Parts: sequence; C-alpha cells; structure tokens
Amino acid sequence: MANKSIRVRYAPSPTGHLHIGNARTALFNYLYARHNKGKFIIRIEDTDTKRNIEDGERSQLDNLKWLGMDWDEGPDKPGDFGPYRQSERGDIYKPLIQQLLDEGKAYESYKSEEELQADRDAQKARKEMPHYEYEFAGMTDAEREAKIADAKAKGIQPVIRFRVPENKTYAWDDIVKGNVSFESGTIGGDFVIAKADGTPTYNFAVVVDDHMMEISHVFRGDDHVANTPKQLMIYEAFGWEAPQFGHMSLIISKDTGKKLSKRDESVLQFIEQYRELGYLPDALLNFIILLGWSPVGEEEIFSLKDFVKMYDEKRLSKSPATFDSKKLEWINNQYVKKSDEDEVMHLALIQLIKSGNLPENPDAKTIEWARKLINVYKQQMSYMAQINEMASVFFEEPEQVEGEALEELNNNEDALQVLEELYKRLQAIAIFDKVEIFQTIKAIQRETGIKGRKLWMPIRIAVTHEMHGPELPESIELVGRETALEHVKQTIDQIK
RNA sequence: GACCCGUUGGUCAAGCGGUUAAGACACCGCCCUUUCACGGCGGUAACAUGGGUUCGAGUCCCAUACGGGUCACCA
Repeated sequence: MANKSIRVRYAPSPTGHLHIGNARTALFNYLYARHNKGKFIIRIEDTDTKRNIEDGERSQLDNLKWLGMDWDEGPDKPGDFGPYRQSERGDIYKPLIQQLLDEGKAYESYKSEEELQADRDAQKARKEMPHYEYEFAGMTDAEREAKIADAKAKGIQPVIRFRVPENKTYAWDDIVKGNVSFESGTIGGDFVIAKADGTPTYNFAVVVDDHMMEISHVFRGDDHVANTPKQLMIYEAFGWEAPQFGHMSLIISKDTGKKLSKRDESVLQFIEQYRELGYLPDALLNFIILLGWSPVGEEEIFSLKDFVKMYDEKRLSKSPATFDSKKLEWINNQYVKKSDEDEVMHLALIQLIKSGNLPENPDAKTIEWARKLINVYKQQMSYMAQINEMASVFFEEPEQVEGEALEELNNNEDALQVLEELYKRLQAIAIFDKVEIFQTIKAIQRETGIKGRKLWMPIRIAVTHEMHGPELPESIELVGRETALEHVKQTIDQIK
C-alpha cells in the first residue's frame, strides 16, 4: 500500500437527477482527491438497464459541473482506465465471473423467485433475518445434478451466486466510523453476483471496477456499510487489495427523521431545483459541505478552493444531519450580498423574465430599470426567484389603500397636506431619479415643517400602498413618475 | 427480528481527561433607521440515562433507552 497514488471516484447510477445526498458524496470525494493532489474519477453505474432514465447521465454530470466540480477521468473524459460506463464493461466482468465459477467460489443458482419468497416468509415467521438458504445443502453430486437438470428443464435461467465463506470475520478500519466488522454468517447468505441475463450486480461490478481503476479510497453513504463485507469477500476471492472505505452519515429529513427519500416534500431534493430557483452554486455547495463536515475555526463561508485547501476527512461527522433550509437561505444571502453585480443581475433577470414580470426580450431601458430594482433587493435576497415576490409592488397595480396602511393615513392629520404638496412637486422634478426625489421630500419637510414618520409614511403608502419596502426615493424612482402621480392622486381622492 | 452504526441547545456543530462546554442558523431584546430588510450589540437554550475507570469524565469502558442504516436477479 505504500505510496499508492490517490484515486477516488463518484459512481452515480443514471436513474435520476443529481440528488442532494449524491452531490454531497461526490463533493467529499472530490475534496479528498483535490486536497491530496489525487485523481477524481466519474464512473456511471448503469447495470440496471430497467431503471436508467433517458437523460440521467447528462443531468448528473451537468449538475456536478454547475456546482463547480471537475474530474480527471469519466465517460466524457476518457483516461487510461476506461470505459467509464459499466454497461460497456461486460467483457471485463465475464471472464472474472467465469474464474470464480471455475474455482468453485461461485455457482449457478436455480432457486426461483417463489422459492426465495417462501424461504423469506418462513424466516420471518421464525423471526430470523431474511437470507438465502443454500439450495444444495447436504446433497450428493448426483442429487445436485438432478436438481439442476430439473430446473433447466423447467426453463429457469440461473443467477450466479458467490459462495460466502463460513465463520469468517470481515473487518475494516473505516475512515469515518473506525473499526467495523461483520461475521460472514450474518450478511444474508450467498449473494448474487450475476443476474439471470448475465449482467453483474452492483456488489460485484463495483469491486471489479474499483480494482481495475485503481481506486484507493471510497467515500460513500452510510447505507453502503452492509455492502462492504460482501465486497471485501470478492476482493479476497480474487486476491486483490481493497481500497480504504469511509462511510459518511446520511442527511435526514426534518419531517420524518429518516434518510431523505425522494418522495419527501420537506426539502427540495435535487440540485436542479435549486438551480432553477436561482440559488448560487457556490452557496449551495458551501451549505452541503457544512452538512456532515466542519472547518476548524469559527468561519463558515468559504470558496471551493478554500475548502479544498483545508479539507480533512477526519472531520467528517459520524452522526446524521438534518437539512436546515433556513441556514441554506442564510448562506445564500451571504453569497448574494458579496457576489458581483453582473452575476446577480444575470440570474435575477432570468427569474423576472421567467415569471412574466419582465418581457421575454427586454429593451435597454427595461434592463436598466431592472438593474436598479435588483440592486435594491440584493441585500435581502437569498435566491433569485424571491425577487418576484419581494418586488411585487412594482409589478402589480395596487387596489385602494386599506387595512393598517389606511389607518396610518387616517391617524395622520398631516397626510393630506403632504400628499398634495408631493403631487405638485413630483410633476416639476427635472430628472426623475432618487437624488431629486429625495431633495423634493426634503423640500416638503422644509416647507411644511412636517417630518419623520408623519412625512415619510404617507408618501410611502400613497406611492406603493404598502407600509414597508426599500428606501423611499429609490422606490419612487422605480415606480416611475407617471404611475407614482397616479397613485398619489388616487390616494388623495380616497382620504379626502 | 438480526446485524452494523450513532446520541452535545429547536437545527448544524467545536470539543479529543482538568474549558465560565466554542461558533453559526433559528428565536427573543436593544441599537441603527421614514418603514421593511441589511448591519451592530446582547440574551434564552445542550453533554440521553445508569453504572464503572480515574484525584478528576461531554471526553475512556459496560449496560439501558432512544435514533438511524441494511437485510433484492436496486445501486
């Protein structure tokens, strides 16, 4: 093992879009590779042809890239260890399976689905763990031959099972969990390594590929712990050295307290969804890293580059973490605030157009207006889609003033005077921008002696029909002279 | 049920035998302010329980409880 170069992989199966949990697995592998100047490899585990979806692979890779990861070898980036899709590696698996068969370490199994199910039912009734029972137990060679012949006659296609060694302990020093061990008798019996159609199962293919691709470290979810002893047995059967394993805790749902399931609605599960809502990739990535890993100091906001530099797999948490979307939003807001104007502009503009608040092809004037609008909300936005909600006053024609706002006006005996003065002066402003508007309001203050809330609130309410919002002069500028005058007029009429 | 693993505030978490048990999010209060938000300051709040070991235990060991993961011709 001395000086073996570091090669890690992320091995998605293209059965869906990139999930938060998988992104996290990919990320920790990526971090480990980059921190140690090793290689990061993508391998597509598509042996289950029934579950593969059309666009799965593309979507996985695309979202990984979006998050900021890159890789040294993969289906789209051939290296010396390809092919990088399991579906294209059949020729590699076949002779290896045959070898196990020849050595008596694996055998053809003819137990039908019904028999298997019957076994499991009986085991359940006996309160035993469901497991495969060796179908040729205690048989002579002749008896076994007869049984096989019979099954063949019935047209049963065999699967290949691995003969699990008896009474052996399989243990490893897990990078995150420490020592973990399993007794060979407790893993469920001889397991399938090749399906009836000849394709290898996950537990077999993963071992062959990791070995052939010279993978040195495997970081994966906790849900793979129970697979590890099986894989260790295969490494042993071939006389191969196993990689180092690290099993990371899972992300659990706030609602159920269980592993995030795809059906869980308490949290958006796919990277794509965040992307569509206009989250910043760096922020999402930052949040995901903090779920199950912690940096040394008190700071929590870092760039990918920084994470790579300080990454230490020893700081991976052993216990599961709940996804806290409040914190995700806070982190996003941190990034929005410090990200450069053009990036935010671009992403927010997309959201404004998508919602229909802005036309498909905005003209220069509209874009200039949107730029101001977006800047106004930059401080409080977490993800870009929020701009539509936050800035709704600038898109919807308000009804009459009502509720608290109306009360506020009615309780302010100066309101009418302020508004009439405003109406007059707004028309006279030379350049309708926030500076001039501010001067105008100040002028009203000087003229009438009315100030503070008594001055500002009626103006805000009249122009926007809301009691809250961004800086008033800017708000008025964004509403525009014509509309502002209209609103003020309407409000004056209403309270007169 | 069996087998593996975990358990520090509502959440994420630091801690690695001697600490007033960090920090962040959330929450609450105060300040800033024409409002909201941002920002600043402060506050509430935690070592699952019981036994050991030790001069001393969140930290080590053992039980119990609770939580999670896995028991496929899925990965």
